[in-house]
Amino acid sequence: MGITQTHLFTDAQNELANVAKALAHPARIAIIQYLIKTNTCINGDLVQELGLAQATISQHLRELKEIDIIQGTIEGTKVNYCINPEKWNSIKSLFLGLFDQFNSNNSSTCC
Amino acid sequence: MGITQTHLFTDAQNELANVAKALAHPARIAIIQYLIKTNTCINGDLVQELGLAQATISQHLRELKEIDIIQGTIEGTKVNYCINPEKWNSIKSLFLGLFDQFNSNNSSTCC
DNA sequence: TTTATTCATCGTAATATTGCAATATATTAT
DNA sequence: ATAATATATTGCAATATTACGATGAATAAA
Repeated sequence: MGITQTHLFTDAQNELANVAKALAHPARIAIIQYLIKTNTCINGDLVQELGLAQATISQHLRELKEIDIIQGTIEGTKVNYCINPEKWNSIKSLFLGLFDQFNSNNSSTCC
Repeated sequence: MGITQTHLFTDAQNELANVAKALAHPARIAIIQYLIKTNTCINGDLVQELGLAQATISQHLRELKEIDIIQGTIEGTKVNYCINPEKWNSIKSLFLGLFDQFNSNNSSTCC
């Protein structure tokens, strides 16, 4: 019926899926990489850089802010965005936790 | 207008977003983790394990197969699914490549 | 050949996402 | 107070995703 049955899964599975969803758009990857490169930037910079409309960039920023991987601080009429280092590391650990569950040396017993 | 503007982004950005999208559902995370635990399983096992309909599981398996993170080998009426170790490692590297772009020691210059 | 088993695909309904114009809000400059 | 600047929000259309029943295809067992 079109609605994800989150109750069937663990909190960890739902959280990992949620973070993956936030990364599941090239504009949001591009925003993150631009933030890494420039350390901080404003909405308008991203409109210039990516070529999407202001409203669209704002929406993508909101989704990234929602999982707390970026943060924004108001400065006059502008909002400076940057990576949230603590959350960045915790999300990194979340993915490493998944990737390290599989031992590729075991590949002999694969199908 | 509702269609992702992939032409605005690099191949690497589109690919990373694509892989993230495949991981962006708790059922697919659960399938991957079950495959890691059991090494190999069939569609029916996952129907039992996850409590989603057979057609739904089949669809999720297809999406995982599409990015090649799992593979299926036919055995009679059954299909044995397992992790693709090579692709697993390349996807792991893809994410590490993103996560290592950000140096969290630099957090002093954050916004 | 008939029946059972297993899985993929099709069709459909419900819901979510993407993108943008228009508008609202809030601060700064004149 | 007015105008300019920067961003968020709203509303809408197009598209994508999620979920499942029903059906089809392919193999195995009777």
